[in-house]
Amino acid sequence: MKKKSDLKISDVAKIAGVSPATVSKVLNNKPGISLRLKTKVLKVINDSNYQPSRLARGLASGTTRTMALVIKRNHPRMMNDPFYEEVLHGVENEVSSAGYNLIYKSCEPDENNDSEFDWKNDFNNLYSYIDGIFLVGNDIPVDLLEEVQRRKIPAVLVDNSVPGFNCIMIDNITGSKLLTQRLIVHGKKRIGFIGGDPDSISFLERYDGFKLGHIESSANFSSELVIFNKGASVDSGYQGAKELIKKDPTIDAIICANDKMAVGAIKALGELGKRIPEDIAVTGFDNIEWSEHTNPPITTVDVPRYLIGQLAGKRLLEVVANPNIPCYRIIVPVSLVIRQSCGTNWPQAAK
Amino acid sequence: MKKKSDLKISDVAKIAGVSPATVSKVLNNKPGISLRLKTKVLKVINDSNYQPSRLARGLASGTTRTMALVIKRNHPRMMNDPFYEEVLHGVENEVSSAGYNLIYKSCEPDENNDSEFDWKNDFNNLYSYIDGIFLVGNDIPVDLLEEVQRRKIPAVLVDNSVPGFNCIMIDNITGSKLLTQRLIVHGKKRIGFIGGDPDSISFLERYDGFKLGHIESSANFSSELVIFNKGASVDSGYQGAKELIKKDPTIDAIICANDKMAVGAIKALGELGKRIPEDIAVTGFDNIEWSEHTNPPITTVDVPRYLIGQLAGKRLLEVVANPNIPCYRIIVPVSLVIRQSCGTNWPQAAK
DNA sequence: ATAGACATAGAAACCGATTTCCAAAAACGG
DNA sequence: CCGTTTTTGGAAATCGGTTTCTATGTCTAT
Repeated sequence: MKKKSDLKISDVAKIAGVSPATVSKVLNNKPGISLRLKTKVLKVINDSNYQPSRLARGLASGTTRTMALVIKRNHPRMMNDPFYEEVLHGVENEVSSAGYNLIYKSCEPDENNDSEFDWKNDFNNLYSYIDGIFLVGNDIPVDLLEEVQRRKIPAVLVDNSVPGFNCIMIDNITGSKLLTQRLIVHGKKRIGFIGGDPDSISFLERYDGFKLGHIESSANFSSELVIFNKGASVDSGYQGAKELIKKDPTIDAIICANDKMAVGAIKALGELGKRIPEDIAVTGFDNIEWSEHTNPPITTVDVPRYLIGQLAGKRLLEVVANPNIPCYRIIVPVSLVIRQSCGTNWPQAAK
Repeated sequence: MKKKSDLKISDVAKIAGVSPATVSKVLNNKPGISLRLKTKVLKVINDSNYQPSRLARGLASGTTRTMALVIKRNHPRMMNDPFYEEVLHGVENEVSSAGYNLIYKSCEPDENNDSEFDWKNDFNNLYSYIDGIFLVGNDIPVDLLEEVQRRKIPAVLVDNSVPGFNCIMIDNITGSKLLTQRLIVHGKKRIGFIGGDPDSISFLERYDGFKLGHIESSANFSSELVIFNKGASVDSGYQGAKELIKKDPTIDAIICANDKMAVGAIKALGELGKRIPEDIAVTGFDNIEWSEHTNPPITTVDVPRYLIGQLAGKRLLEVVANPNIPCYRIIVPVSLVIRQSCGTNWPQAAK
């Protein structure tokens, strides 16, 4: 079952009339080779289109030039939110241009009992294979985090925040705060909040921003108008909005923790005969493509997903190159996207 | 820079009191080991939590237990269509449970001249690393295809169809044909078609289905009502619909080659004062989540994306295990999803 | 009891690189 | 011109497995 590689280092050495050791040193820019030999060897390498075997290289040097990106998936159908897809793309681009390969891996502890063992086994397989790991999302299993830390695998968490790890986070708080303040400044008195899944760090931070927005605008904030329900889907928003209106028909704005829930909320409010934004303002978060095409288009917060991936990539490369640098969190700024769902006629807020 | 692996095969051998060769044979289920020794060695392996190094294994055996999945990306922001994300997930699940790792790789020849060399170099790096490759989408560069074939790397094309390769394709023709016939049966006389990007094999097949639907229903089909424009976005549909109405105001249905264009078409028609479906029926293709929440919800064709990924995974595993089996195309069936945008009151078509 | 067939375990070569370390050559200084 | 230091190139060990091939030990048949 041997795969015959076109050319190996000893062949190149023979052609160039030098030893394999010399070729290796040239390949890796190691000192101690005269310019004369170096150019000679380089010429042979170029002419022969030689590619060193990553496997052999990894085995000998202890570094694989490969990273892994892990996402937890709960169901066969992925979340339609393209968030992680763009992050993935950003990460891949970044590590790829540094000469690394990226292994994509999903961990999804099924409901059956024995499967947990399965994915752990899977990961044991992985560890000997990678130089670093991206852990994406805030639902990465704790035991995976511990394992990574125990094995001292360079790691970067994306869209998650855990002490002791390098993290890339969105500035959820500021985004949500700005949104809230903007609504308050423009006269909204009773603002509801639909938060989605309370297990999500991002959603909780968006809730924090909601509270801060009230406080900094010296508005009183009542936690009665806050709903956290399972999921973060269109339906969560739909149900949430109906519930809020039932609780308090005088509500004049709803902040949703993501755009999909805003879509659902708009649908529900439409059915209840409310006009948006005249009767009720609605906002979202994430700026997915969809939010631009609803009726009315949704005011939301843009999240630079691709950039997040790039930053995560850069960061992990740094950590791999220097495993002992202290870790920190990177908070990526977001920006408001004002559309009609919160009232068009308002002046654009200063940035 | 050595990574000290917790345990190596020689350690296991020493503990078990056998030779490394024996341990290797046990690991790989090779014949010629007595049951007594086998169980003894297995016990040591389990107790010690030993994991063989993939690198060393790959180097010695010539098989890496790693596959690559390649997608071409044209811009930093990915297509929001979650199509490929779900396919990716299906593929990963399938190969992962067979013990393979999956490398995710995007190839995007930038506009600058030297970059083409860059990605080719990237791929040279890859070839020595993988047992097989998935090529996803119909815009994979021809020279990449040729390179893969020349090197005899086991490959499966997804959502693409090229002679000489194993392919997984959606049954675009049937889906589009059923949609067309349904419209005709229910009295639509002048049906327009918005086709998106004519470089896409999928879109061309959907157009073929559109033509076949007319022919098999003995309706006359006029190519004047067919528009192919660059892109396949909401805006393509928007522009396309306006153009079609301008060409022929009596048009009574528009078939869009995907859901996003249908969203755009609905928007345009709304602006023109047309009622959907009373004045004009609109249909899409793909059944993205969005299509369920438009007003009216879009009649479309469901594409089993996750399944496609799984099938691709299975197929490549087969090919890797037996490189000389003849190649063929797999056509994955699709199903109509009838919603209001084509008229609710119609009876559901037989499947 | 013994020759021949067969099953089993391990020694050693190998996969394709990197890295250490030593010897030869070149450069240098007086 | 010779001894000393510095450069330079390569031989050999190594990374952690797999695989071949041989030397045993075991089993059967006569």
